[in-house]
Parts: sequence; structure tokens; C-alpha cells
Amino acid sequence: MEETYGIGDLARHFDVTPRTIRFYEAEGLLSPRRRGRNRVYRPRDRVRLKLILRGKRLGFSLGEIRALLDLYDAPEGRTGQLESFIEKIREHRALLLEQRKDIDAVLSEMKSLERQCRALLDSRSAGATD
Amino acid sequence: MEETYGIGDLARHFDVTPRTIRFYEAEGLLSPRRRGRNRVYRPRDRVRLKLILRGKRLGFSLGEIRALLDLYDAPEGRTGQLESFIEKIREHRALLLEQRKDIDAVLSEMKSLERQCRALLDSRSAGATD
DNA sequence: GTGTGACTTTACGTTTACGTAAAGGGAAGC
DNA sequence: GCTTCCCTTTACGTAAACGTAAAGTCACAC
Repeated sequence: MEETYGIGDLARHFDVTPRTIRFYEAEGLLSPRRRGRNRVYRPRDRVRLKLILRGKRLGFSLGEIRALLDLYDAPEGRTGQLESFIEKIREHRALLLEQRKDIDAVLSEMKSLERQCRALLDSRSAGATD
Repeated sequence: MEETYGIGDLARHFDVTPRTIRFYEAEGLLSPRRRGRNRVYRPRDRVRLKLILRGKRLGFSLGEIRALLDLYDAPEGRTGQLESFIEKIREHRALLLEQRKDIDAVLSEMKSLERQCRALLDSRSAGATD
């Protein structure tokens, strides 16, 4: 049998509220099975949630994330669609590479900032005390 | 003389609306000089705006960005403050490194996705036509 | 049978980050 | 002097992403 989870299990595991998970479902990002009224999540849903939260951490809107999930889901279709799919992947990749550049820029700025701080601290401990 | 800019100049250059720039000022992220009622921005403000927009692209809230800008601005203070400053820099760096890991994870997933697509395309062009 | 706890739906509230409209001021061009 | 921009302030509107409260259901413990 495939492993399943309740909404509370997922919420605890990913440190979000059940409300959040239901909201993602209402937005069409998740579509769990049901046992009676209760939602039953399978590993596939877990992975999707993980991807959603990762997208959020990277600053994507739920709309963008949905588009990406749809991409990942639908590698079926005619040749033309496949090609436009690849095109979208490329655009997305370009965006991510830009983000990485942003991050690296900040990281290097932080590096020099910390250096300056250290220099200040050193000069103080070497010279007069506070 | 130091170079200065009007709000429209900055707006055009960074592709945001003047409203956005005024909003950042209201939130305490910018504090331009004034000539009469009009706002006059100097290179320092330009840099700050650039940092703000970079922060946004990385998914930080304006509140978080303000905290970071304040950090970068206030390397004055007693030794204890300097040390806690360095500590905050480290936390921020850890966060950025996490983000980079996220990005790399997505990039590698995209890579394999594109490979699968290519394989599909190849098998089609090799086999029967649509 | 009566809690207790986890789930459900419905619905209104809230924060963030601006958009947009209204009403006006000041300089520049014709 | 009138128009045309670009700027100003004030203020209400809005989309996104949930929070939170209300009221009910179901299974299980005691």
C-alpha cells in the first residue's frame, strides 16, 4: 500500500497550518483524495507541497507556482506543445540564474561588510578600551 | 557637484512607478532630500533603491529589507552591537545559502525535465510522424 | 453518553504592497 | 496667459495569501 497522510501530518511536517494547505487546494495547487469528507494525501501530494513551499521561499506567487507545477505535470501533448514547454523551462531557468546572481551579489557585499566590522573590532581591541 | 535625480528618473530607470518609490519612503526605506516640495535623490538613494528591489526579487518583505538596510547603514556603535551585527549578517547569509540550495535543486530538476522532453521529441521524429 | 481531539465547511478579517483617482502647485514653451 | 508636464499630497481601492472565528461531524476513550 502507498503511504498516506492526514492534513495535520503534512502541516506539522512542513510547519504550515492546515488552513494554508486547504488554501493551496482551493487555488488548484493540490488535489488530495478523500476518505469520506477527510483529505487523504499521498506521496505525490507531499512532493507537490514541498515544491510549492520551495517556490514561495524563492519569492514566486502562487499563480506562478501553479504554472510551474502544471508544466512539470503535463509533458504529454503534441510536438509543438512540447517545444513551447521547453521554451518555458528555459525562461524559468533564466529567471533562476538571475536570482542566483542577486544572491551572489548580496553575499559578496555581506562579506566585505563583515570584513569592515572585523577591522573595526580589531582596531578597538588593539587600541583604547571602550 | 554630486549627481541628483528626480523621482521620475529613478522610476524609469528601475522600471517602477513613482508611487512605489514614495511608498518605500513612507515605509522608511528611503529619505531623499527636498528642493521645495520636490524629492531629490542622490547616488546613495539610488543604491538603496537598487538594494530594495533586489531584496524584493529574492522574496523578502519590505520589513525584512528595512532591517537589512538598517544593518548596512549602522556599523557605528559599541563593540557589543558590532558583534550582534556580525551575528545578524551570518543569519542572513545562512538564509541566502539556503535559497541558493533551493535554486540549485530546481535547476537540476529542470535539467532532467528538459532531458525527458528531448528524449520524447527525438523518439517522435525518429518514429512515425504526428 | 460524554468528552476530547482532529477534521470539516463557510465566511468574514487582516496584512502587505502597492494602484488609482482627485485636486492642486510650479516651471517651461508658445 | 494658457497649455502641458511633472511633481505634490490625501485618500480610498485592491489583489494575494492566508488568519481566525463559528458551527458542525466523526472516531475513539472512559
